[in-house]
Amino acid sequence: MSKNFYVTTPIYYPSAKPHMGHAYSSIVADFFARFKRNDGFSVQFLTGTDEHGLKIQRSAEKQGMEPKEFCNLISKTFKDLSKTLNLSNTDFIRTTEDRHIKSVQNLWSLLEANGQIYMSKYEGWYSVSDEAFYQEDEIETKDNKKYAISSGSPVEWVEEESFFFKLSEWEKPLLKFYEDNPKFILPESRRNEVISFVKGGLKDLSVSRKTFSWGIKIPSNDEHIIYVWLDALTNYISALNYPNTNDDLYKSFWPADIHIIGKDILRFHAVYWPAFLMAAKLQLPKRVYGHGWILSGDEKMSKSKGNILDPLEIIDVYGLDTLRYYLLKEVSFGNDGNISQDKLESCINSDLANNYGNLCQRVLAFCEKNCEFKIPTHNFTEDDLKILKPFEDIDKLRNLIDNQDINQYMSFIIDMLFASNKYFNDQEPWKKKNDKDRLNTIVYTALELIRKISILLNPVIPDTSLKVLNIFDISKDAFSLEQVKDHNFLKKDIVLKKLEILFKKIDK
RNA sequence: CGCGGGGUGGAGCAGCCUGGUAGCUCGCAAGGCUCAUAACCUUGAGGUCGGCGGUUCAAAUCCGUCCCCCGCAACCA
Repeated sequence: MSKNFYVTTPIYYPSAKPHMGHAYSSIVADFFARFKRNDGFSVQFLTGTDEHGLKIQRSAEKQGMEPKEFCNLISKTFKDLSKTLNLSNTDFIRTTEDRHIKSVQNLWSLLEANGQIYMSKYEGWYSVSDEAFYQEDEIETKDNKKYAISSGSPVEWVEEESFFFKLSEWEKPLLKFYEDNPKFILPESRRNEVISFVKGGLKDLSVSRKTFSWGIKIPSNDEHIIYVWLDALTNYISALNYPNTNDDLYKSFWPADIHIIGKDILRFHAVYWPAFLMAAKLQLPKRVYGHGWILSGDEKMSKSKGNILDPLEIIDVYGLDTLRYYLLKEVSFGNDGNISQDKLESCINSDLANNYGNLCQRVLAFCEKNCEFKIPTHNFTEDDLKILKPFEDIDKLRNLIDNQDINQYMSFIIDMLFASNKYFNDQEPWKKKNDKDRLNTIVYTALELIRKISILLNPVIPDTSLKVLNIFDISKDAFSLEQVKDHNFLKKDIVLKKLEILFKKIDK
């Protein structure tokens, strides 16, 4: 059985600086990558930047820079973000890299050779300021001039020579593919959306532009550059050394296990991307997960509302792990979620400080005073085995993760945290000072609980969980999900290490 | 008839697909414990599950209809 796992984030369009949405996609993808790695998988985890297109070209011009120079600059802020978020990505791709350009041109030639591309004319009402084409019914006439109804901006009739991709031919095959692979698009509500979109009919897709130059040239015609989405989507295989399909990376990791994306770019990933791949006779990714948006309070974050929460600022004030924990636990994965300082603070206080942090603290302090700060002996009773039992079924957890049920996974952990605190409370080791054997066993069990929970929390809060595992002298690559099952993992007499306060409570 | 998401105790959410005692976290009240970051544990108060109608022995859950909120409307996670 192949123990390989390939997860991707979208490649980010660096026309503006990173925001919470970027952070969210990345953190979620990182969570899956880390979980799988802890479970013994060889993991390929890709993120990067999407650097072509008119917007970039213009932003660069505004700054008086060459596009490439401009991209170097902005791409770096995204690379920095992945460090700040403690992403465990194995690669960072830029669409301006040679390996990608080569890959896209190759895919293009393949599509052309397969008769999937033809030359025609793109025509329609075009708004320069919106950078968008409008249908006849989307424009209105005022004073003999045409305007887009939605934006009110003036439109002009534009005819442009363009290459088209025969997307319409793939309508039926796509529908069949969705049918045969009911979990290709998740969550289900998004899948329904896509299916009804495709059933509504697909038109051939314009896949080249000649009005601007910042992009990848079509091998057979250097007047045209390749449509940004055909360019961008290909990154997922460029990073595996496509077009060399005999390459080890490609053979091991394609098709991808999951593309993590935001719901706004679902169509490109769930319709165009599979169509391109089918047309090129390449394998399709196994899953596309379109998550929701992170709202600020109840509103969409926007500059005009001034309610933007900058991930970097939050991390600066509250720390990274708290943000990671919040986003993974508090947001119902697949739906829109929201974040506010107030909610983040209560989450830190109740879940992280009072529940997890305090559990570690009370058990260790007790162990220090009563067991010389060493792993004590143990002799389990029914009570102990009962509290440990839920950790035996890690297949259940694997299953949750394979279905991207992050929230159930988190609630298992939280249930166990409550149960552990209750266990320590109910066993009252402080009243067992004359029964050393029992006292030791209670402490041992509590330490085991902390160890198990910390391993489960590792994909969520990697730094903090490592601090805790460290007290048992368990280091970065020295633990696995499998070890969660083992109730006798901790070896007697190992001297524990001091643990600082994990999460300070925030005064509100 | 544009598309989608949502309306569940004070707040935030789960449950709805596969009908059958309404669940979780926070907050609040009372009690317990004292190992711990005034943390932890127990109990309790608080909901006619947006309105109306239907199906059913039984509906938050299925069907119909209406009201309200929020996004999106092809290149912004």
